[in-house]
Order: sequence, then structure tokens, then C-alpha cells
Amino acid sequence: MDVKTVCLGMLTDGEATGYDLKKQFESSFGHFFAAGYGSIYPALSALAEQGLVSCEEIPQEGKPDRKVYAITTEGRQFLLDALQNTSPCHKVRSEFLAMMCFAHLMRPADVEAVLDNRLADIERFKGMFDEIEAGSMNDWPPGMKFVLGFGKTIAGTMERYINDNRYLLTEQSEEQSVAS
Amino acid sequence: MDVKTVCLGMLTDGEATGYDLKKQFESSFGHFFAAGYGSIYPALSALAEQGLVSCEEIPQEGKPDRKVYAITTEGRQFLLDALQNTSPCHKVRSEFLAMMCFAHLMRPADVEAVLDNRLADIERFKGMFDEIEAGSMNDWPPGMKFVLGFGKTIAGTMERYINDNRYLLTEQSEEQSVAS
DNA sequence: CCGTCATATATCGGGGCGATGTATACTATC
DNA sequence: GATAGTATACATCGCCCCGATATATGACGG
Repeated sequence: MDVKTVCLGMLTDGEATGYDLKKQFESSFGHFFAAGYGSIYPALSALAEQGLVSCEEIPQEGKPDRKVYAITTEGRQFLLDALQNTSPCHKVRSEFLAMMCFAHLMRPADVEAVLDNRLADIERFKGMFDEIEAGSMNDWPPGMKFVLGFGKTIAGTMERYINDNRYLLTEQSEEQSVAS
Repeated sequence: MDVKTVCLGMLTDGEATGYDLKKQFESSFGHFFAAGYGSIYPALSALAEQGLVSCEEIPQEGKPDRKVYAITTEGRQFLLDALQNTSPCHKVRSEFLAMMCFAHLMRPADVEAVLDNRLADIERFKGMFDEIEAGSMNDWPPGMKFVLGFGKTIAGTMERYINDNRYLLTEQSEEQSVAS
């Protein structure tokens, strides 16, 4: 389940350009599987080289050729094989949590700012989820609904946890400074 | 807040070898910020080159020298500066969720297996959290308690969400196969 | 006696991320 | 009407990181 495989999966919904896929990563996959041009374009090139996708180059005036990719029969088989790995990982890389481990070394005002920024980020995600739900969700595969609900639930929990427990990082800092 | 900075932060608790830091990554930081030898050793070398840590080489018979690292005054200042970035990121990279987006292309039995494996992983994390809590938590900085609580809360929410919503991926698949 | 774990180091290749660059055309804003 | 921004569309480069692997030895258990 690397970027290549996810691109392949996205192409089961129909042909697309690298630019199209980037938009899909941003709008619906971004919150749990990000990918930029630096990952997508090389991935599509490699998939084409392996014969897992076909590439139709449509010339454009003044602009670079539009490269429309479509999944091939071999690509479909490759994807089905990849989907048989029953131990996909789920990793978190949080500079936020790492930083909070060292909150006692930070200025209280900075700790507050970090927490507020995180809450703002979560709010942005919730807005994104609502936008997705406002669209046509009926023709979605069931997995998409599961994943969207997952994101919404975790976002809500994170928000609540931060609000309910930020006193651990802030009030306690003040107590320490009072005690010293 | 890259691996280098986190190592620097860990060294504020006292001197340590790369091996020691790896153990700390595994036991307490692993669930939100993983790092292997391939990240830690180069990070420590770079920190030493920059003068942010000192390195005492203790010869050992038959074994490679034990390199004990300690944070320097410049290192402490560098860390404090790094901790003033009030927009640390929090990223998820989930092959699990990516895979579930394509659940409709998977064999129902494989979907079940993936969900069960994820639940088992979460259970392992919860065991880890309990082990940490069983240790001496009193001398911990408040941030550690916040981060541990965060991990426990999210793990619980994930577990509940998967159990409550797996029917979206499984029953519905059966309905589809009945309908076809 | 053998396997495996713990201690302790280090490197290598592949992968991915963010930033940047190149072009053009349309659309706001002032 | 000029200027700035946004959208389309491609591509690459360097840095960082992750997993796997290699090396060496002593201890402990089956």
C-alpha cells in the first residue's frame, strides 16, 4: 500500500491525470494518506513502465502534454493481489505530541499557542469532512463512508481531549512557577 | 521537530547511548513518533558535529565502543529555540484506511481479517500504555501524562469505532453479493 | 549445545515530502 | 486597464527517513 498502489486504486474509478489524482489526495485522502507531486508523478511513471496503467498523451498548445492514465487488466490484478495483505499499517507521526512531551521546557504562552493551532487544524479538517458529506455521497463505496466516519470520530475525540486536558500543560506550569 | 530534535529532548533527561534512545522510542514515543537505528545514529552524529551534544567514547572489549551522548549548553539553547515553533504537524499515514477505501474490491474474509488485525494492534498499544502507567509515573513531566492520555483516548475511540461500524464493510458486502 | 535475546555499533537502498521551476489562461481586485 | 491571484498541467532535486541487514559477544534457557 504505497503511493503507487493507492494511485492504482483511485484509477479504478476512471482515468485521470496526475493533477487530478493530486486533487483527490488533497480533498478526500489527505487526512490519512498525503501525497504530493514529488510522489505522484514518479509513481505514475513507474506504473506505466510496469504496464499496470496505460498512458494517453494529449498534446496541448503552449502547455505540456496532458497525460491521461487508465488502469490496465494487469494493473487491476496487481491491485487485487496487493489488497490481500491483511496487515496494513496505521502510523502517526506527530511533532505535536513530541513537542508536548517537552512542554515543561516551553514558555506557557507558546504551549497555549500550540494547542490553539492544533484545535484550529482539527476545525479545518471538520470543515473538510462536512464539505465531502455535502457532496454526492450516495454513489460512494461503503469503505469511503467508513473512512470518513473514522476521520470525523477521531477529530472529535482529539478536540475534546485537548480541551478537557490542556490544564495539565498550562495550569500545572503556573503552579510549578508559583512553587519555585 | 525532526528525529534530531526529539533525541536532543530525550537527552535533557540525562546522558544516553543511541541504543538507549532506541529503547525509549520503542517504549514511550513509538506510538506517535517512531525512529529506528537508521535515523537515530545519523542524527546523533550530526548533533555531535554541530556541537549540540558531546560524545564520550567508552572502549569495550570485543564490542564496539560505547558512545555516551550528553546535551551541551548550545544544544539546550537550540532545543529551546526549536520548541518555539508553535505549528508542529500531526500526520497520519494509514495504509489501513487507504485499503478500507477499496474494501468493495476485496474478498469479505480479507476485510474481516484486516479489521481484526487492526483491533489486535490497538490492543497491543493499550497493553503498552498500561505497562507505562504501571511504572513510576510520578516523576514524569506533565506533558508525558497528557501525551499518554491522548494515546489511550484515541486508541479507545478507534477500537469502538471499528467495532460499531465494521458492518458497513462486511454486511453490506454480503448484501451486494446476494444482490448480484 | 544451540537458539535467541540483550548490548551496541553502523550503513545502504528505496521511498517519500516539500519546495521549486516552467507555461498559459482566466478571473478578480484595485 | 494593469496587477495579482488561481487553476491547469507537467517535472525534478535534495533531504530526510525507514526497514533491512551486517558485525560481535556474552548470557540464559531449553
